[in-house]
Amino acid sequence: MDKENTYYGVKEIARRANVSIATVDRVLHNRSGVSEKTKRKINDIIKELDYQPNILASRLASKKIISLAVLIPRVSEETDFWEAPMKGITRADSEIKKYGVQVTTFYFDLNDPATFNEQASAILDGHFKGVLLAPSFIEESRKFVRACREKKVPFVFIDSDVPDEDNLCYIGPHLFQSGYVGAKLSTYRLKEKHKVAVVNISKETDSYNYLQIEEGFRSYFKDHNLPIEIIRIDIKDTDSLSVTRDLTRALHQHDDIEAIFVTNSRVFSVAAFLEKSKRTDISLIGYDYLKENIAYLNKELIDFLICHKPEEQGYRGLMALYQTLVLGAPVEKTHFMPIDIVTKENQAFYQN
Amino acid sequence: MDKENTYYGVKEIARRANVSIATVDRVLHNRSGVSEKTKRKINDIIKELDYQPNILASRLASKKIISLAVLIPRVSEETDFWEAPMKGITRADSEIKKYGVQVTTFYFDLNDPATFNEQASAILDGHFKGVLLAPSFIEESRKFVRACREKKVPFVFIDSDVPDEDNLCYIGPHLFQSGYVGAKLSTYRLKEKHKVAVVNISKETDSYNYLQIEEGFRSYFKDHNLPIEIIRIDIKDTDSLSVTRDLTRALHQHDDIEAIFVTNSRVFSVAAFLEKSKRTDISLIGYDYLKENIAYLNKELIDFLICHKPEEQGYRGLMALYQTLVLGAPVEKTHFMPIDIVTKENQAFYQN
DNA sequence: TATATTTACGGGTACGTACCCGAAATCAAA
DNA sequence: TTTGATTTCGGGTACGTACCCGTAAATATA
Repeated sequence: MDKENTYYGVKEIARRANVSIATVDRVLHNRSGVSEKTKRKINDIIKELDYQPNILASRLASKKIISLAVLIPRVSEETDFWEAPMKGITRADSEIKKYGVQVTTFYFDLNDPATFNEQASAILDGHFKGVLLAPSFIEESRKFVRACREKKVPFVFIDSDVPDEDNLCYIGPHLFQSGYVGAKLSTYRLKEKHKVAVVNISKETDSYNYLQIEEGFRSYFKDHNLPIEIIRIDIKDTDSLSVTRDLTRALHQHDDIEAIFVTNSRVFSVAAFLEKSKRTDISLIGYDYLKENIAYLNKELIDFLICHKPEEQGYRGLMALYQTLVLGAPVEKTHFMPIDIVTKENQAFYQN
Repeated sequence: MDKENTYYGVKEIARRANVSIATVDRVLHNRSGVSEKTKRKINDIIKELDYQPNILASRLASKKIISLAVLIPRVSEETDFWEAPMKGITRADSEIKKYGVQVTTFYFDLNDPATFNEQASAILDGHFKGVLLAPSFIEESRKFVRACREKKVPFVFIDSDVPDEDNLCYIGPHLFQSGYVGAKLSTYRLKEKHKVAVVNISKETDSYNYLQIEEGFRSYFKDHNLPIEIIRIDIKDTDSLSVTRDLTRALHQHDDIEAIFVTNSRVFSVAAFLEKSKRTDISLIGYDYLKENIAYLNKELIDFLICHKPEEQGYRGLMALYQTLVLGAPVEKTHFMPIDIVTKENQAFYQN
């Protein structure tokens, strides 16, 4: 019932090389103060024994902290969506800080890519060992993570993915499938007119994020041979005035729209518009368990909300970094979150 | 750059309770030798401080080994599929044995549920801390894992899932989707006759496993409105004579079958039959990167093989147990493996 | 050659927990 | 009261690695 003793550690290496443990340690961390000759001898023994350090002991003895950076949008008046991932991040932080992990969070403004760049370069300056980020701005994120890669700093994406970057992992929704689900829900109250709108309220109109969702959305109708016209509405300014203006125009142009699918959490602003303009006949589907959204869900202005467990995204994102950097354990490259459907009826029980 | 000291460990508990570390330790592991009074005092402080043990230090100091059991099919002459998961299991074992994990593997005969039961009860007798199993026989597995749950022994499924059991996680294919992919590949050479066969060569004809795959298979044709007749062929005996007999009869009855989809790795026996009976006109799709299957793939008797990274299943299955039991880190409940498509052209480069 | 400086290395302690061993305190039996 | 058994507890070491500090040896400078 006891551990076997076939494991060779620094002690055995030191014994074989006729040196002290301290010298072996110097070689292992290539610190100075070892002659070339003994260094070579020790390295040979390390290779011969295929020495694998005991990470548990290593972390325990180390006084160094592993500092991680988090780069996510600031909670703004417009949306408090990022409160949830932040909660998960905080929970993970409190769990792993006793193992020498320190988390610093940097916030950017979703309406201003420049703030993303500022914070990103701040992260690059403060030498962090790992980065968790929401790649809300694709090109800016690409630039940033390439710099990370050059510094050999692993990075994790949450909320949305950036394809073909060498990220440690992605934790978030399968965007295409999420759009697909959104489409199915959009047909829920469809009668005869057969027009649905897909609304993108965002500064970044052609983000990979959005394109994936829209593609999934359209695929549903194609796969099911539904002869439905899909109206795409882009709203570049996120304030409620712009939303009202653009939606008024669009609904004027297409007065027979039966359902609106909003591709992100700003569905509440569409709901507000529908409420004011008394268009409760239009079915509304959108994203995320925000207070405003839930309010409109309860008022039956929103029919369905799709949620991707944002708290868990934050939690698992940090834990993924912890697992590689501290525990040395492998991590799945992709963690797709559930695509949860929240309605007026089940919302009270939802675990965000 | 140094660890902060806000962490309260056993030392602090001991100090506050005016006892020694050893006594605190006794309470933590509810060993005997502590009076009720001090036990209560210590427990109060533990609760007050919300003490979380340092798992790294705990594992390092502990002389106890954590023994895990693995229950998978024996590599038989019929199929060497389980060599791959075994390789992954061995790899994981060699990585984690230095942290006090010991793995014992139990093998059962895929043709004999009784051997499963024997091995299962052997596992229940030898008190293991975690179990990794391939639930090839559903009902037998159900019985087994319920016994595990009662003993509070976590268990992990690989290769196929058993729904609604309280498993730590499942690591394997999305069976429905895998059948769906199989269906798509079955249409690859389809001409006009529009008949495909789905062949299940297994003792366990109605396994959850198989039903899921078949459901996915059928869904593809339904989703794409393909007016294709699907012939279901059950072959209960896995020897080549039975396969030949049953297939001969089936092909006689349906002489216009254009494609055959075999729902498991025994596709080579169908390939052998097609070769003998010179029916190279029939498209053949099946599972798993076995030597025999690859040979028939190269002979162009098999068109496609679908693979689910069996080696990784074994590896990740064990690592999942390691992560919960040793590292105390959370584990995703479901790890869907890739549904890889292997052809004659790409097989040489496939990473099983 | 004497002294200062640098290089190379070993001793030893710490990390937080587990657990062995011995000893004091309490209790039971005589 | 004495002896023995039992309960209750503390000291101290070990796990494998990191790293501080001191020192002998090698080298440089006078």
